[in-house]
Amino acid sequence: MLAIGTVARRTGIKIPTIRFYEQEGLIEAPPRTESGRRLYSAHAVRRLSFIRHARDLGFELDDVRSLLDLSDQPDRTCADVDQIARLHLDEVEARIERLRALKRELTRIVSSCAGGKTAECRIIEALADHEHCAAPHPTPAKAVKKRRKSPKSSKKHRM
Amino acid sequence: MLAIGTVARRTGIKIPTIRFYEQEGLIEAPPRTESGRRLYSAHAVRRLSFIRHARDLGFELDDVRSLLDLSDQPDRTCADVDQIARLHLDEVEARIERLRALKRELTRIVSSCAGGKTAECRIIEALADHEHCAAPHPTPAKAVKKRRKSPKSSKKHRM
DNA sequence: TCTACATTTTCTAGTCACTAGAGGATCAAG
DNA sequence: CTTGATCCTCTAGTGACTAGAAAATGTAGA
Repeated sequence: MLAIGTVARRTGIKIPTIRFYEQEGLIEAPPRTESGRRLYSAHAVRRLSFIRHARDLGFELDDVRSLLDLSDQPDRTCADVDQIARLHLDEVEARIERLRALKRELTRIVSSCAGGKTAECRIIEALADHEHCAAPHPTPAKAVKKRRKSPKSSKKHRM
Repeated sequence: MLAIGTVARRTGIKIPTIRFYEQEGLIEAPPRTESGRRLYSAHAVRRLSFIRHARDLGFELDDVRSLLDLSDQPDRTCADVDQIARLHLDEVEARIERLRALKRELTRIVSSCAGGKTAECRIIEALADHEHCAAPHPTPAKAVKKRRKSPKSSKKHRM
């Protein structure tokens, strides 16, 4: 049985996040020592790794929940799992496509900079004027996802 | 001078979001009618369109703020603007790359399903075991960004 | 054994960029 | 004059964490 810090190191999930997952019911509340510290079994660690991996792959917590439920009932057909993954794959493909359109426009914008003053800066013009877009990029709802920013230090982002 | 609803329709930014931008200092507080309703000038509408477009392109509000500051001081060199856009382009390219790795792995996972029971489901196995990854996909910090979910109806997502 | 430091506990509140809803005032059209 | 659209302010909620406080506990070295 491992302490939470060890589990965190082993799974790459931060300590508060592990507690958060417990609170959200993604993992069971683990047994405790006499003094109240959490103790994790190898099984719990595997479950956490599963969650981590699924999250890395872009599954939302709700998706992860479904996946975990499915794997808890080993007589369900694999088709459900497959469907979740497949849906997700479609989303990923769509996202790649949108990002590529975005990249095209950004490239166009960046390369239009001639090193002058902002008064005649093409980037600002291009941003001010949606009409000039080469590619019809994402409509309101499907615009570019923003990253999370750490308060100090550098940005990290998941995509 | 236009009412907020008209501006919303014209820029594609929702009314509460316009007010939010005002509160965040991205746009000046507009003049009001006697009864307190906001009235926007053509200039304000252009500024909002600028914000909208930059947001669509994935710039964070802080980036947008810098861009706006820059465009407000027309004697600054264009280089600052270019740098922001260029940095952003780098991020977009990195994101595309990560998404492609992700797609490879998802494809592998999906295609491994043979229609059996979850007990022998490869998807779950694949998710449980990070080691089996074909491509070394994103490390903790740069995992896949999750989408925003509308409360009812379907997921929308910006990326 | 003492001390120092690391680790853990619970709790609350903050992040980003909005979005939703309540409850009320004001406006334009019929 | 009434109806319904639009607007106002305010608070609270979203997802998936992350940060910090204050206190208890564990462990390693002197």
